[in-house]
Amino acid sequence: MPELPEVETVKRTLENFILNKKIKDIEVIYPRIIEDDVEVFKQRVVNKTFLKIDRVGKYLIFILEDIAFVSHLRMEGKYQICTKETSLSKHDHVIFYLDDDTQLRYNDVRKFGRMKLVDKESYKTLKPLNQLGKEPFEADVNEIYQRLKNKDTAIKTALLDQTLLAGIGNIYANEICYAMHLNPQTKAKALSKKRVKELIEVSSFILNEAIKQGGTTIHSFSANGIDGLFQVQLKVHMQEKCPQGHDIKKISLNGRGTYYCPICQKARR
DNA sequence: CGGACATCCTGGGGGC
DNA sequence: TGCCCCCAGGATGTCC
Repeated sequence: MPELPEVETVKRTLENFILNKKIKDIEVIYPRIIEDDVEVFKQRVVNKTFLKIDRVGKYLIFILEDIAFVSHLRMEGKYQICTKETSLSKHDHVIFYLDDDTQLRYNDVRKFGRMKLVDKESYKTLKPLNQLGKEPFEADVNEIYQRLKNKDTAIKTALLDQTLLAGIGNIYANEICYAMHLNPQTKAKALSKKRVKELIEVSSFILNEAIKQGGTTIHSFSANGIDGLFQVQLKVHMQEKCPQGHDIKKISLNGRGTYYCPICQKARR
């Protein structure tokens, strides 16, 4: 599942391939990917040039001359640069035909990803981006502490709440808890301000390290699309043993697979 | 308002 | 070996 580091990697990779190219046409094979009326989306986007790509949390924002659209990859969304010779995948859902005869294809096995037109000037202050909390790099300790101290949920569940902190998904939530020696089931409100400060620092560090390594990919690698470059060394997520050699335990928290080491991650707070 | 849970989808894994 | 069933999972909507 692409999280902040993977989406950042996709952004940086796509910049090399699509900036300053004009969209000659769009083919929408699976319309539900587009949240707008498909004809309106096409009309606003065709004959426009990709000027810039932005990223907020796990969202990509493609900025054109007088419009922009946000794209969320959800579970398995990928972008791929193709030529007309590249055979169509059964999971290619949207094709942007560019003016240098390359194609930008959106591929998504689960069909969960979405695209939506947004205002080019004010997208950060409109839905859905205005719902997001700050990314860990910019998060304010006092603000996060104030929000967590009222939360009765598990800290790992709170880390997945994009309105609290933007960009963390299930993989990094598990890894962050491990790095904190924190049991993921610990109540969010049990964390001291000192631990919240540490939580933000650890989150920033882990996300930054993953960006440096090109993002993590669980399912498929870059051969199948731009979705991260290398496998980051995960310490608990989908692992059997922690780095100390202890057995990893898998539980479900709020319906999400949660991996932790019961020995290394006591309910310390 | 916060929290729990269903929904969307498909491939893959488990069970037989 | 093969088929059927079930289920994970990010964001959103609904319900209480």
